[in-house]
Amino acid sequence: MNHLARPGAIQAVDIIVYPGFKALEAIGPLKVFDHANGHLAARGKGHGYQVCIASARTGMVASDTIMSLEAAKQINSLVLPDTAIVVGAHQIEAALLRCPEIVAWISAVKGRIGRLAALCTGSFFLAEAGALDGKRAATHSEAAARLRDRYPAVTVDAGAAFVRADNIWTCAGVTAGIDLALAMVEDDFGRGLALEVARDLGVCPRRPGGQPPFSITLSSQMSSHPKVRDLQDWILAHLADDLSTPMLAQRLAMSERNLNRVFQRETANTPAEFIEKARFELARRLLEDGRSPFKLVAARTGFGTEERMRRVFQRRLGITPRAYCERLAGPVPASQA
DNA sequence: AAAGCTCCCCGCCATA
DNA sequence: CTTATGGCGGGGAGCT
Repeated sequence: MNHLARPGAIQAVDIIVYPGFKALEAIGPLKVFDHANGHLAARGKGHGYQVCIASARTGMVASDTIMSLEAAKQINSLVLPDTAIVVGAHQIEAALLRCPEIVAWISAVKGRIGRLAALCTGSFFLAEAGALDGKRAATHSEAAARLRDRYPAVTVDAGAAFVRADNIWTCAGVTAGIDLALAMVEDDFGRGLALEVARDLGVCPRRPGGQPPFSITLSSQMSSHPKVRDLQDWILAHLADDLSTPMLAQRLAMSERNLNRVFQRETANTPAEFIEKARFELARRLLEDGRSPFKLVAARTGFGTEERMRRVFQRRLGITPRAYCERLAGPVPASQA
């Protein structure tokens, strides 16, 4: 799910533009990464993101308003960034025709790139390149129907603010694009940094109601369906408890079979996936914030044992909890060694 | 370390 | 007819 292999390392991010791109969309994520770099520098950790404006050709690229951006980099399937973000445009179908190089590039790199994201109608580029086949995706609400009609293999979620499907991220609009970038920062450098950046920019990531502020990614996966939403809230408030599917089904007074179906339709997660993500995010946060012993973190998150927690970190991040702490917050105290 | 076990999930079909 | 739900059995991942 998370692509992340090297937390704390430099992340190369290419923001891909083309004539007529939406300036406002491009700038939001760009500033998110800027601010993240600022905070990291202040912490003495150097720059975290190396952001490039990229296009089919280098040089000035006109946006949808009076400003232009200079593409310093030409897209190139040999030198890949860790993350590529394709910006949207108003006349997206026309843009597709005008920029076959971008489609070809996505097509060539979609399986090899760490994170591939599209803002708003930028999702048409991903879809055209086949990167969204069989996957869920979000796009601008006015364009959702067109995306669905044009690419039947894509599961278009018209209600979602942003969607993560494996290494492919898509989002609905400008603010969702900022949330998407914040979620990337959260993945790479932790929730604390993401929230600092959100505060800088004066944006407030959506949160599950009533709960302490939770992961930005998780917030994007809250359903609007009342029963499912209640269940999600309840799960988040009871992570440390035993959360078996039969019990959850009983809470909603429906069969286990139906819970699976409804939950997935509403959240694009199986119940167990959602629970694991929630536990994982909470564990990350506890590990980042305090100096709780791993054993306590394992208990409070509901993983139960350090061993189980370790395996989840291994699977989702490719590193152990200890390595995660070390890379984010410096050495772990000897008491946990 | 390996084998068995448990739990989650899903395809398929029945039912309302 | 379509749509929502439930039951059954199997496959597979992860746990002990």
